[in-house]
Amino acid sequence: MTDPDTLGPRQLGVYFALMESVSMLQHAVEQQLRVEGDISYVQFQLLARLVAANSQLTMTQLADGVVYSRSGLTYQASLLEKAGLLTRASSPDDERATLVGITDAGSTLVGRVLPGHIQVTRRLLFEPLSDGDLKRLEDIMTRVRDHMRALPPRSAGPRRRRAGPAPGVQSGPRDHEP
Amino acid sequence: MTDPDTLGPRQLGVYFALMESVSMLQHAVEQQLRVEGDISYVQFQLLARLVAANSQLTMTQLADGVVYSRSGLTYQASLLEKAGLLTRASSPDDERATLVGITDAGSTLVGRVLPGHIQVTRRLLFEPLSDGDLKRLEDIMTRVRDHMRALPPRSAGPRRRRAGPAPGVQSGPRDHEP
DNA sequence: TATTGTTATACTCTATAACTATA
DNA sequence: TATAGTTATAGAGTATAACAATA
Repeated sequence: MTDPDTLGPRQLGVYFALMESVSMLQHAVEQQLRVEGDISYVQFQLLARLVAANSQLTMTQLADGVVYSRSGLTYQASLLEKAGLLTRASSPDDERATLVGITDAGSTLVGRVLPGHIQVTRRLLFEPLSDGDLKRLEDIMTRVRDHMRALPPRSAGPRRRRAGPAPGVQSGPRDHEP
Repeated sequence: MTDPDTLGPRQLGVYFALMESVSMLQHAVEQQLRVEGDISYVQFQLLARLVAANSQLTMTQLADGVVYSRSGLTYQASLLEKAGLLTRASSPDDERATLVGITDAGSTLVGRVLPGHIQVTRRLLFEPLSDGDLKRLEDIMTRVRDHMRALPPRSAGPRRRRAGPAPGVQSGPRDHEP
């Protein structure tokens, strides 16, 4: 029972509705942030996290859940630093660590962009939901998130490259594999 | 009442839980598709849609909901065509239109990749949900999706560029503005 | 030796604008 | 004139690997 290779029609419906809804929401939110603050959603998340923390964070702390590679964060942080929205300084406690703090300009930007951000989520996501829906959705999605956070980070073996039939779907020749 | 610039704590919780959950789910799914089929999620969606349609689709039909620019679809379609996963031919009915069809290799790839895809969503998303949760979530997210689909496509004025205080957060000089 | 973060590099993907061809 | 699609181009973003410095 419950074939692991199959989803019931209800599960399929949930999966597609969820992915499509969030895709549209992400797209709308990205646009709003770009128009009103000239930042991406990732950049907004980083700044918002610093505002919420109300203190400096290390790069590792800042990355958690927002970005999936160290270099990705360094890239974004250096852009935001260049734009004067945050500061970086090496930690006195641990000279390896970098402490990231938000600047006044950074806080101001978050404050300027947040109302529009909220309006978009309200209009797209919350408008059709009753208080009961909201309560149920909170219960469910909180549970899902905590479940996902707790999962082991999917396999440890080598990735990429696989002996499948298809020749691979990439643009160029792509034959370097260092 | 209900200040449009504010979200209640429950709404904030829903918003964050939803965005973070789907972000993790997307990441996991992208990895699985890359490892098992060497395709991206967008590419998977395009192929899956062709399988589901069980007939040829025009580029416009195929794009709907998956991709937000015409050229983006042309790009992906040309990759998939090059990889032998789909075909393109101009429509006899309307010579402007391109009919896209899936190849045997394309169908095979979807079939090969789908079980793992389902296992990932099952493990990450559905594992912690009861039948009741599932029913409620379907009801809610279907409503949200239909609501979003029905919304007018957010403003028509010119976009990008804005006279905000921040100097903008980009990498290079970026001073060409055609 | 393990951990924190940065850099170099390569590549994927997306979007805008200009263009072609058909309706 | 409007619509379907492609092409050229630019640049944003991401990930891997090699690296440096500190614990």
